[in-house]
Amino acid sequence: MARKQGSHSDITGPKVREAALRLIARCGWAAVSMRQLAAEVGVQAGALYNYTPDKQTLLFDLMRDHLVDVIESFDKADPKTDAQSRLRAFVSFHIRYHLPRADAVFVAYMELRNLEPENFAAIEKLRRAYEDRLEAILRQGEAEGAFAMKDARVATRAIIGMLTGFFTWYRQEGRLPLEEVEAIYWDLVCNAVAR
Amino acid sequence: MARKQGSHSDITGPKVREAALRLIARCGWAAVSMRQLAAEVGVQAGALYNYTPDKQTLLFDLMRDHLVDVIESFDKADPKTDAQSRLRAFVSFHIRYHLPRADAVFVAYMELRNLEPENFAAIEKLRRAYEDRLEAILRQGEAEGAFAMKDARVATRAIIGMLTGFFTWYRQEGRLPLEEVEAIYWDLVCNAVAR
DNA sequence: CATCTAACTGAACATCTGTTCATTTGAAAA
DNA sequence: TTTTCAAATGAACAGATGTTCAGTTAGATG
Repeated sequence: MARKQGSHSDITGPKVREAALRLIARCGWAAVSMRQLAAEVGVQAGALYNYTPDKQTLLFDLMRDHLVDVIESFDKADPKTDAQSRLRAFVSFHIRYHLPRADAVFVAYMELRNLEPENFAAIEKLRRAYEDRLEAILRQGEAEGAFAMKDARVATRAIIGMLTGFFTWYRQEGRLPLEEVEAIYWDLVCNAVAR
Repeated sequence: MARKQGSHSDITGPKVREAALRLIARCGWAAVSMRQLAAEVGVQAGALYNYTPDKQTLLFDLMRDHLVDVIESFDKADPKTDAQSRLRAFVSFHIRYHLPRADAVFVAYMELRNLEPENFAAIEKLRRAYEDRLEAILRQGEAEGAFAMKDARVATRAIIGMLTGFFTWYRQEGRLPLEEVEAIYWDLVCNAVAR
């Protein structure tokens, strides 16, 4: 039997990506076999090759699509006013955008070493582009006299690390509601760089 | 041929652990085969089973030994005086202790999902024990009136995340010497929690 | 209705996987 | 020198791996 009812490319394609994100985030790319992934989708392994040329490209596409989305979404969320407001927006965006995409965040951070060199370079470029947004905000803040720090580039990395670590421990059903955790992180970030 | 010249358990054992840390950090535990590891050590795959009962236990032992070392070493480095001095010592220790052990840090951080449940629980307990050291310092600082933050537990995680992110980008040959980067991080941490 | 073709199956491919174990080796102890 | 045995080898196991492809199916098209 082939092509079950309602099973088209438009349905199976997204299913493949979702299942891949879920499984790779949980088990790691190397530990997930194409047969496992196929079973999760509900097809045979061979059918996956209608949706990706190979396993490596599947990983790369997942990471690239995620990062491109992150950057585009932030550029829309960026108020582009004073540095303080922009930094506040960045912290809020980073937490709120990534939270419902925890699998993609996990994959994009943890699977870098499984990318072939040219794919790695492309992903690093995108990651750097996102970091550069934050760095630009910090530098604007320095210019405005609102922020003071020893080194904007290192501060950028420190803040990104701090915000990203968030996803390794936050659980919806935990002690604190999201609004509160967001406020706590904003407090820490703001104090760290404020003049 | 067996037992090459100068090849004893005391030599091969450490070699296995070093090679395992190096390979797992670079490629991921799931992606490293016992034959690859054996080749790196310079023995056949079967010989590895003189040093570990199985691949899973090898991973667990590497992570546990690392974390036990971290905790013991910090307890020695902790001045146990005022919170400000202790926090300064924590930041310095975290950066300086982990830097020459980048492979172990990477493995202990990235391979959690490849641990079987009971092993995972044991490692999480150790990680938590380390984080608790920092939390205790922050709470002492609050009690002394030296620090002020909205939530000590969240601040603990934020600071750990910030400091650990350091190892994902710092390179010995980079723009800034270690002393300077350490000072920058201290500045950020200190401002984030200072009253 | 018959036809077309995107989407899928299932078998096959060579190679790799973790682990076991009877066997061999050679440095140190007697 | 002979004995001993820790520390290796290398073959074998059953099953998994990514990927290919000729063949099958069923929904859309004419």
